[in-house]
Amino acid sequence: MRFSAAIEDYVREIYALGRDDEPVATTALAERLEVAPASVTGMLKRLDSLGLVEHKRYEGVRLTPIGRKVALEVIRHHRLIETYLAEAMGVSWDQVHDEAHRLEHHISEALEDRMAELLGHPERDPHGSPIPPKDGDFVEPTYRTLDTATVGERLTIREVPDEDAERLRYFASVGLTPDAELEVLEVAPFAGPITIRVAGEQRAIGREMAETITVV
Amino acid sequence: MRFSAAIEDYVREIYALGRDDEPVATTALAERLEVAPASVTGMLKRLDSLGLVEHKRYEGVRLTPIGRKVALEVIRHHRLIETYLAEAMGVSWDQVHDEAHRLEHHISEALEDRMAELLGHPERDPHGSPIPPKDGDFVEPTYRTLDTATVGERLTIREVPDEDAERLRYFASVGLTPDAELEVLEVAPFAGPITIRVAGEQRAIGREMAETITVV
DNA sequence: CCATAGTTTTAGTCATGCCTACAAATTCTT
DNA sequence: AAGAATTTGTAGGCATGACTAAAACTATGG
Repeated sequence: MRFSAAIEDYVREIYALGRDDEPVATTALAERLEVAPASVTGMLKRLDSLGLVEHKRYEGVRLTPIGRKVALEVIRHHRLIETYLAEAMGVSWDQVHDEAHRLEHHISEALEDRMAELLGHPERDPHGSPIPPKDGDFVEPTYRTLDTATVGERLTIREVPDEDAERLRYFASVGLTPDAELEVLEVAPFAGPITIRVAGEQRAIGREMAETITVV
Repeated sequence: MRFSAAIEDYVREIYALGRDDEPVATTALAERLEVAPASVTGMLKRLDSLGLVEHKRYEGVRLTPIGRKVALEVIRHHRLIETYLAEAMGVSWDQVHDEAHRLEHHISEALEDRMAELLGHPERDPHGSPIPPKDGDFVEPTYRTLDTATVGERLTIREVPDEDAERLRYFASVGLTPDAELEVLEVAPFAGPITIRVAGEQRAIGREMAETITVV
């Protein structure tokens, strides 16, 4: 079944926000999608009638198994396209997100398969996020985030967030890329910065930014 | 300036149908776009107010210079994507049209440039059609069609139509591809078939099909 | 238990892009 | 030149997906 780009975006965000198995709030969705809350309510009604979500008035929304499947397909499209753009076309990693976001809704299954084949069926995208397999069963692993680190730990970066191009250019410039290894030198109190050594250099990372980086 | 997919499709078809510098009829557009004539009238009003076309009631429609520029951009997108899919990704030539048609409206200028670069700035797409250059000036050459051939001529195929996948598979199977050379063996009267030798084999081509193949 | 803050839904509007039904204009035929 | 046939336009509708304004609900503190 094919859905509109808007529907696919809603379902993807509901999936992303509902990872903790809690129902997703209308306002949270509205913020992430940058639309008015009233618009979200309207769309949730449609999604419900399409069988993609279960929406209980004033309580929030949850994906149905079908909605979950659609979400994973969209995410697979997105991450495969990002990977293809970066690996096969040499597009820099701070630009692939926007491009993938536009193309993901309009690529055929056949072309997606071809891309996966050409890439050797990659398991992670340029930002370290896992690419869901074509058949349904997939549990997105959840990792610690860098802000939970304690002094002396040696960690490996798993994922960095892919949405913000400027932030990605910064990450690249200081060597904060997936699989990079780092050592925690100092953790300032009161939600202060975390000082790490990465690629031989010492860097101070703000707490908020550290929360967006997952490590293992 | 970015326009909607629908607008880009209209402008492209107006360009294609208006190649002879005649104004384009509403009904002709409706047929090509597979929408109702009344829908075309409505859209032509919008295109006119956007400055893309000049629409005179009951007389037809013509692209403005801006409309022409938009049309050429869309065609460039389409043909570059087709070429990329075929050359770089190994997608068979009967499938590239549909895929390109969906993607052409959602690709960024930057990615288009990257594709052109990776392909070495190709001049023709897999079906032999010229790819308009990035800057405006471009006069699409018009060639003879195969149905004008006379017995004994030796011709080279320029372009085959890209829309119909089944027809393309047939063309490929008998060696009717761009730059293929052929010899005209017989031209049956009363709009009958044309018999040619191509790739060492003798083939009879219906007149209607011959009209869609350009040669030089 | 009630006032209030914050969240969510309802109601009404708008633009896009398509449709059908029918009316008007133009062109073709005789 | 009149009537027929074709083309084109107008009017009114519908689905999608967004908006604002205002009402309704939930949660919380006093």
